[in-house]
Amino acid sequence: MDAKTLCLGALTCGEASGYEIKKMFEDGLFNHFHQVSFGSIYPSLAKLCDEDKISMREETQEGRPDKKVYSLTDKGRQALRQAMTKVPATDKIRSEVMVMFFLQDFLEPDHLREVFDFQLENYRAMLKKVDQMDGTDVAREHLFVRNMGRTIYRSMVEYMEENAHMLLGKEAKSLSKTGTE
Amino acid sequence: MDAKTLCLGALTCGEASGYEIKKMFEDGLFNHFHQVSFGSIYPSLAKLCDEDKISMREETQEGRPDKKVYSLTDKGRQALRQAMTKVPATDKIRSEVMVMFFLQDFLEPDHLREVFDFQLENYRAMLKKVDQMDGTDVAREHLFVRNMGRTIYRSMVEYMEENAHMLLGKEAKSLSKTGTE
DNA sequence: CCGATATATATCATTTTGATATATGGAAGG
DNA sequence: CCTTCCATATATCAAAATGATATATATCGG
Repeated sequence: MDAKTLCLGALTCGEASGYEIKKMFEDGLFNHFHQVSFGSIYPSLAKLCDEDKISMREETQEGRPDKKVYSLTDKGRQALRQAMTKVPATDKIRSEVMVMFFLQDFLEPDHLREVFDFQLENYRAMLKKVDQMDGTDVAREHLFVRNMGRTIYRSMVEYMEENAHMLLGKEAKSLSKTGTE
Repeated sequence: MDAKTLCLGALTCGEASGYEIKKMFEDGLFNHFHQVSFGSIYPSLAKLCDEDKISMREETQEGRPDKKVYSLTDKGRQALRQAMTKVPATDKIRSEVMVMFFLQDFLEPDHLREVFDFQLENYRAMLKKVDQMDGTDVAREHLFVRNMGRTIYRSMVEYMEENAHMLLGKEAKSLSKTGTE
């Protein structure tokens, strides 16, 4: 799925700037199911504008830089519908932390624990974030994905809490559990 | 984490060819926690050889093409240890299927069901694969990662089976459930 | 007043992907 | 028997994406 399609997809939620689209992928509605970088977003938006798949409006703001607000056109909606007819690629995960766990014997014990805590804290934060955008502000059609994210994060937190001892030794469990509340 | 580090990491499990390293990331020990393509692997192996971090031995085979078998050197093990001191990047997921579920209103209902079945079947296959490489052939230091993978796949299959109706309508649940056994 | 952080856009070298080429042998199928 | 497909195996490369950096403004804390 190319960056252009992802931008079109993000704009189905309403008009947005490039910066706001990035935020959607970071901690907004897409919530970590896909990534795009600024280096992809800005050129994509320019190209989509050329192709009349989105329209642009410049918004002058006080106290912060002006922004370019983009919105889907009918042609863009049609292009998105077309892109959605494809067979999706299989999921791709890139987890450096998992690679490090896999190669645990090549890490200093202290660093392994740091990495473990970093990851667990990360999952807890994500879970919290998903839980917070509750009820009313999540559209009906996004609930399935939202809850799926919640399920992943919850089972990861549970797994890591229950199996910390496998990586860090027996006394580690109680330590990592203290961070729960 | 660059392709060179990933190749070094793969070779900690024993000598392997570029082709075999690819397979490790596809359905072997790394089991979908990270990806690398041939386009990254072969140049990486060449560079690592230049740097004396791995050594190469050509193996002539009958009935199939010759292969170049690589193994870690002490210098390579040291380089890997060095790479492991870094702070890992946060996990990155790229799921086209999740994007499609998110944009469900832009898919034909039949195609949405196809994509759903494709994904559920995928997760079931992965779960089966992880379950099959059981006990003896998984090293102690890889169990944590193996079981974490199992946990993810299991909760994803469960979630999708239980919530199929959210995406596909009420009568869909029984249909997707028939594929379980 | 200085540094850090957030908003906002843009560019670009480096890396990665995904496709393709090449080659061999076995299995399936017509 | 012949063709097509698949698995093994290496290699290359155009196109795409990333990650870093530059630029600019405003706020907040120390």
